[in-house]
Amino acid sequence: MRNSQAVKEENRRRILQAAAPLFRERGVQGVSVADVMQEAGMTHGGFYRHFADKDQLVAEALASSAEQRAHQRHETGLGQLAAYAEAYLSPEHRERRAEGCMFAALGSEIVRGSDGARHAMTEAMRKLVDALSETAAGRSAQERRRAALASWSAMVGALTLSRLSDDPELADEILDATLQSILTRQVRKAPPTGSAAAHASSPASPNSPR
Amino acid sequence: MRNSQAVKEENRRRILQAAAPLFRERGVQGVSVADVMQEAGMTHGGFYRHFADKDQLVAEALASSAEQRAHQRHETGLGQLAAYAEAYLSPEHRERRAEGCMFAALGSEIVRGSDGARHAMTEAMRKLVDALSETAAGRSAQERRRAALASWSAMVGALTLSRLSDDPELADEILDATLQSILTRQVRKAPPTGSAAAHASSPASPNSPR
DNA sequence: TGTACATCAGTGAACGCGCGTTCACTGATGTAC
DNA sequence: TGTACATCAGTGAACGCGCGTTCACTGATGTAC
Repeated sequence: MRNSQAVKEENRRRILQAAAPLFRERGVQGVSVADVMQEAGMTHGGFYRHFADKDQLVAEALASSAEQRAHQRHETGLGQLAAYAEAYLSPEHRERRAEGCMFAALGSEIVRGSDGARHAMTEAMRKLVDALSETAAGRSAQERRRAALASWSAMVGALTLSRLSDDPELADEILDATLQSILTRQVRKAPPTGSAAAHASSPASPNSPR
Repeated sequence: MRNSQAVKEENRRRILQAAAPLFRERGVQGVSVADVMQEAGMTHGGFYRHFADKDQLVAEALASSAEQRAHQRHETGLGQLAAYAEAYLSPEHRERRAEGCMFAALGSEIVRGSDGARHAMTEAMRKLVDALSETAAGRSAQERRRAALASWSAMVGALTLSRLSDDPELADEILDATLQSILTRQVRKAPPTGSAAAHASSPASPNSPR
């Protein structure tokens, strides 16, 4: 039962689409090739017509998922650092691992992963930091870039730690403190556009913005 | 060849001591029970005289390792937030995963781990945040706690991302930007003790302190 | 204090399972004429 | 446009390996008398 080339290409895309959320939800090592193929509506045997091995799937799934996110960010205006931080450091994002940030979901696992996976993550990182740098607060491009790097690192760390905590109160504290810290810094220095700061109406308030 | 109770207890300690660095270096899933037992100088069969299963080993190894670190911090003065951040966000710490922070090394993996492992991490987190809160900058205890939470989240995120990057330049940028951001905040608000701020001689400098 | 016996810490072989990967097979697709 | 044949996408069984865990065994240790 050979399929046409168009169907094959479509199936490949389905495999990649199925893989990324599974990896984020259960980890790369927690998801088998058979799991991914089943989620894509096929059996595991055909996998190797598309990919040389699991490592290649991981690298391509991460890269393709990151590319889609970049497009979404561009369209929904979540490239704005303050708005991005608010969405990122929300309990909703914490709860929805499968649809969430791949750095928080897979960071420490991919550090020990294949070169391809690390490279895909690095390139995604680069693009995201570049995008956030444009709306970060700071007088020079270098200052904005440093603010974007520091703020984003804080987001990834806070989300990971918030998910790790089995105490819901501490988990919320982590998100709140980090969001407040980022918003405060964003507002103190004049951002290049006014729209980002508009989200942080009272950044010094001890209550977390939701 | 039964061993005495004293030897048994000593062996148990050796197993825990061997496990923690291995887990940090290669991940929990990347280390087998046999690996740990070999590192401790025994064969794998005796493992179950000490632990019910691998999950229990993981939880206990993380808890015991965290406790040791807490003692070290207390003695070396690394409970000071600024000094802690400088050591934490150094290339040396990035390179030495086995001896480094367990949150950066295992964070995203333990999120999906056993309840025991998550609980051990949570308790370690709580103690570390409490310690850092004492020397964080801020006018009130709440402000200092929020500063400690935000700064520490940033450290964990930055170290993870720095390790993830296959581009050494980007990896260094992440550490530098995050360290500068933390030190700046520490100095802007007067810290409760002068010793912590003394480390940040010129926090606004674009060069990273080493 | 000495003796007899039960206990049990550690050994190393073995079990069972899941996973990544391979392979023979099928039949639709693409192509050469 | 039609026909004959080679290709190859996907199937599902099978392979081989590593891992967590179990188990029979050994002999030193602890204990009851």
